[in-house]
Amino acid sequence: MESAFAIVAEPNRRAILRLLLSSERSVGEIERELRLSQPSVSKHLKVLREAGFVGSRVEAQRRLYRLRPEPLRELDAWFAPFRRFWEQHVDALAHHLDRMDHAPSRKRKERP
Amino acid sequence: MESAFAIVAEPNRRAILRLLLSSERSVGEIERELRLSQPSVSKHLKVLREAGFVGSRVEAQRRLYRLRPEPLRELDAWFAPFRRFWEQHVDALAHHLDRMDHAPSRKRKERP
DNA sequence: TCGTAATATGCCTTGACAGGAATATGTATA
DNA sequence: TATACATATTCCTGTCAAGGCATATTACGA
Repeated sequence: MESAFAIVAEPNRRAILRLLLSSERSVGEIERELRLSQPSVSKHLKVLREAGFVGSRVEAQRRLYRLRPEPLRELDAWFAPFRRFWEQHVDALAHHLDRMDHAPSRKRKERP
Repeated sequence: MESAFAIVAEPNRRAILRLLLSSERSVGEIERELRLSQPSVSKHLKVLREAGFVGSRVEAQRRLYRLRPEPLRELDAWFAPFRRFWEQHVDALAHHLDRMDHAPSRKRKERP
């Protein structure tokens, strides 16, 4: 499982990440909330852990998993150039619609 | 190949998308710039096309492929909540470093 | 119309990975 | 220590997708 992209390509792993967004959880909690088998959850967590997406701490017999930001940031960084690309497209679309309305645009881009 | 995530999980497809970011290209151009076999390029383009990542137009015997914004936007939207998450973490890190800066400390590792 | 360039498709093999069941490891409580 | 709970790991199997090679399709030029 080389790339971070391959890791978030798996739907159940994405679901786990979304869960952990709100708060840390134990394996059993993830298992119940996502209705997955326990081995499946453990395996996905292993993949996520080894790729740095999650970290864990031990509390009694449980292991509490929490989100870690770095790999997701890396993924997001890949999107940055594309974001610029489609923002142009949004602008072009907005202009087009404006012209079809032949009304002056009210909504303008914010200027910092 | 259901999800948009699975589609960008493939390295060569990501390379193709990056290429198309600068300008539209023919299959042959992609083939040469990425040093892929022609069937491989055609197959990847088919996947990308069917998922809406690229569009094509015909020019003489060539097909020029160009980027389409929608699916990438959708992917990016998935990241939005996580972006908020790690932005908090960046802030926390910044604060932490600030405090280390202002606190009297004898030995300190150099910090970029 | 024939030949040629550009691209698409089909078939096959191979490898990777997710899921299930059973089991192992580890940890707390009686 | 024995037992029950929580999590991890192993083995097996089915599926699916990528790549190579050959071939089909399409469009152009002479």
